[in-house]
This record gives sequence, C-alpha cells and structure tokens, in this order.
Amino acid sequence: MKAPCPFTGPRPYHHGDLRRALLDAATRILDRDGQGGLSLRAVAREAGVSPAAPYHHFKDKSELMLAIAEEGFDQLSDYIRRTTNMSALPMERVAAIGLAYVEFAKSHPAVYRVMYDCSRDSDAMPDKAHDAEDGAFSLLKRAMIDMGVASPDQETDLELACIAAWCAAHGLAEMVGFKQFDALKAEMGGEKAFLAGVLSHLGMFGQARSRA
Amino acid sequence: MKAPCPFTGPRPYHHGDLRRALLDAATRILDRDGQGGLSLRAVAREAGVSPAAPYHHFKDKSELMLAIAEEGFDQLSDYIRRTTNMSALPMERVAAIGLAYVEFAKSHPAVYRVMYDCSRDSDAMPDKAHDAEDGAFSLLKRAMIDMGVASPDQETDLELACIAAWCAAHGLAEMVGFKQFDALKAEMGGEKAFLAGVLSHLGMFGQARSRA
DNA sequence: AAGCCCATCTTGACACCGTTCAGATAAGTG
DNA sequence: CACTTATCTGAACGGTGTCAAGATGGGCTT
Repeated sequence: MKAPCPFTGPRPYHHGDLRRALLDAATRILDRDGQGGLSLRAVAREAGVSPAAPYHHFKDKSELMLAIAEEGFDQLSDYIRRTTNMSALPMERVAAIGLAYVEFAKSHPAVYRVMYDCSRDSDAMPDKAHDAEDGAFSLLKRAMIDMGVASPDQETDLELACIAAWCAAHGLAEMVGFKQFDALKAEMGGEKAFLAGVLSHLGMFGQARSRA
Repeated sequence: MKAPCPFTGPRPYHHGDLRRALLDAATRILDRDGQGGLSLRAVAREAGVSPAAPYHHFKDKSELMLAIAEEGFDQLSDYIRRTTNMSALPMERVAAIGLAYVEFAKSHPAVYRVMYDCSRDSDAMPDKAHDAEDGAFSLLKRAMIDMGVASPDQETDLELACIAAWCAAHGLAEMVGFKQFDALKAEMGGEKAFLAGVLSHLGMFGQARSRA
C-alpha cells in the first residue's frame, strides 16, 4: 500500500493512514473548538471521511480520546525534556519543570483536559500516562534527589515528594486560568509574576520566584 | 400553592418545587452514574417530568450544571467549616482543611468534577465559586495568618499562599483516585497514610503527617 | 497475470441527546 | 366567577455514538 493522497485528485478509497489523520484532526479540533466540539462525527468530517470510518481504527470514542491522551502525555514529556537544562542547579531545574508543565497545559488546554479525563475514567490510562510521562517524571525525580528533598534510599518518601509536586503543578495548571485571579494578576503586573508567586509557596518549587 | 406530591396518587400537574427536585435528581444521578450519565432528559426522567419541563427553571443545561456547582461549593464550604476545629493549632487547622477538601472531593467525585468544569467554562462561576467558598477560603486565610505564612499586611503574599494551598489541594483531590498510586498506597498501609504523606510534602500542609 | 480475500470505507438505520414551540393545565388575581 | 400567567406536555428538529450490511480495491495466492 503506497502512500497516496497529498491532494492528488479525490482521496483514494483507502486512506493510507487514517488513524494518524484522525488523531491530527482531533487535536486540531480540540485546539480550535475546545473539548465541547470534539465529536467522533466532527473528527471524521475534519478528516474528510464518513462518520463510521473511525470505528475501523478505534473501537470507541473513548478509545480515540485515550489515544489523544497518550500522545498528549508524550508531547508534555518532550516539552519538559526540551526546556529542562540538566546543568542548571537542582532547585532551578525543579522550578523549570513546574513552569514548563503549566505552560504546556495553558497552550493546549483542551488536550490537557482530555489527558486527565482519561486518566480518571480509564483503568488502562493511568499506567500508560505514567509510562509515557516516565521521561518527565524521572527528570523530576532526579532533580528532587539532587535538591536533597529525600535521599535515594528513601524510595517511598521520594516518590511521595514527586507526587506532591505533580499534584501541585496539576492543580495550578487547571486553576491558573480562573477569571477570579485576574485582578491579582494585574496587581502583580502579569501572569508570569503571579505564577512564580504561587509556585514559590509550594515547597519544592521554592526557587521559582527568582525566575520571575 | 400547597405542597403536594408525597406519593398521593399521580403527581399533580404543577410540581410544587420542580427546581429543587431537578437539582436533587441531578446530584442523585451524578452520585449514581457519574458525570457521563448526566443528561437533561435523564434528570427530567428521574424527577418524573417531561423532557422540556426543566427549561422553565433553567435556560440551559449549562445553567443547571452551574446551579449544581454552586450548591456543591456551598456544601464543600459547610463540610470544611464543620470539620475545622477553630481552637486547634494553626498548622493542624490548615492540615485539617486540606484533608476535608480532599475527602469531600472523594465522596462526591462527579459533583466535584462539575464544580470545576463550570469554574473553567463559565465566566460567572468563578466569582460565584469564590463567594460561595468564601467561608472556607477565609478559614484558610485565618489559619495561614496564624501559622505565620504571611503577615496580614502583606495581603498579596497571603493571597498567593492561600491560592497555592488551594491549587495543591485541588490537584491532590483530582489525582488521589488514580490507579497507578494503588501499589504505593498498599505499601504504605492505606490511602490515609498516602494522603498524609503527600500533604506533608506540600509546604503549608506540613503538619498533616502527624494526623495519619 | 488472474482471481480471490479481507481490511477498509460508505450508506443507512437506531436510540439518545439538547432545544424549541404550540398547546394543555391549573394556580393565583380581579 | 372569568381571566391572566406560570408551569408542564407532546411533538418535532438537528446532532450525536454506534452498529449492520454492502461497496471498494490493495495484496496475496496461484
């Protein structure tokens, strides 16, 4: 099956890689219309295909969303990896990870929502999320160890510290857009300062303030 | 209009207080079937009324959910108020607030979801949420001041500290149910210990560990 | 090269959803 | 009592997830 398509006349009956096209269409819709605009039919429409076509690649709508979520966690991992300078001080590294996390959530809000909706609803997703985020999670772990939050032999406590950081970042990522903080943000002279201020109160992100 | 109904023959044509009944039906559905089972028609069915009836009390489905969210924030506030011992030490008070917050979210997961979905989507909700939660939020503020996190004259910093605590609690509340933490919970001998452990790493909740 | 197989895609249908609108009902008002 | 008005019903519209049956054509066997 050779790769067909790129705008050469009418799309061939067999698409080539519809699965990929559907996932792209879905994230495009999410970024454009938000979570409310994400319907299987809309995705099929956006990909230029009949409403039943997706069922040959995903058993369910929830399975499509799961695939989106997996890719989202991969991208998040990549983004954090890219923006984390391994030669920086441990504290700055942790702060940078937290900021990168929130920035990602802010730049793809709907995708981020889908990621955590799936993590909550699906039994399979949490493990996948953990796997996919393993890159980012281990970066965090390393930085936490270097920071002296917990020694490597206190594995349980270290894990707890990382989970705490993760929870804090997630909470902040979800709430940073709340309108009721607008006044405070303005008073502080921008969202960046607000973000740094909040992070500075969250134990492990204490160094964030110096980056404002 | 006398109060009718309680199982005396067929329900009278005019319900009496359908708005109340719809909200009750909605929360019942949320607790029973989760967020996915919440449709306007299902709510109407549960209340024993035609699909179009709710439109005389809510202009929209989103307005119904908004009302549910408002009641949720009220209940959350009440719960935190009830479980906060004002004569306890400030640190213990903060820790108790955090635990109560997470416990509420765990006991009404679907309602909690609706609460924050509305806070994100609606322009009106965030203010309402803040107002409704003012009781709980001011409890937190007081405890934070007593704890010495920030002096009352550093109003901005105090606000930031409270927001940080709120974010952390929200993140934990959303993630505490993740399956991927099950192993760690078991290893620690229960979810309570896990919760206390995570909270102990989140700055302002440092005292939580002593309550495990 | 011919022919078959089967993954892929389409068409059409079903039940359910949010929403609207015309009409039925009954509660309150004069 | 008559009349107004809020409340509720019934039927209808377009959109959704999902499924079964049929059309299509790429790749394998021969």
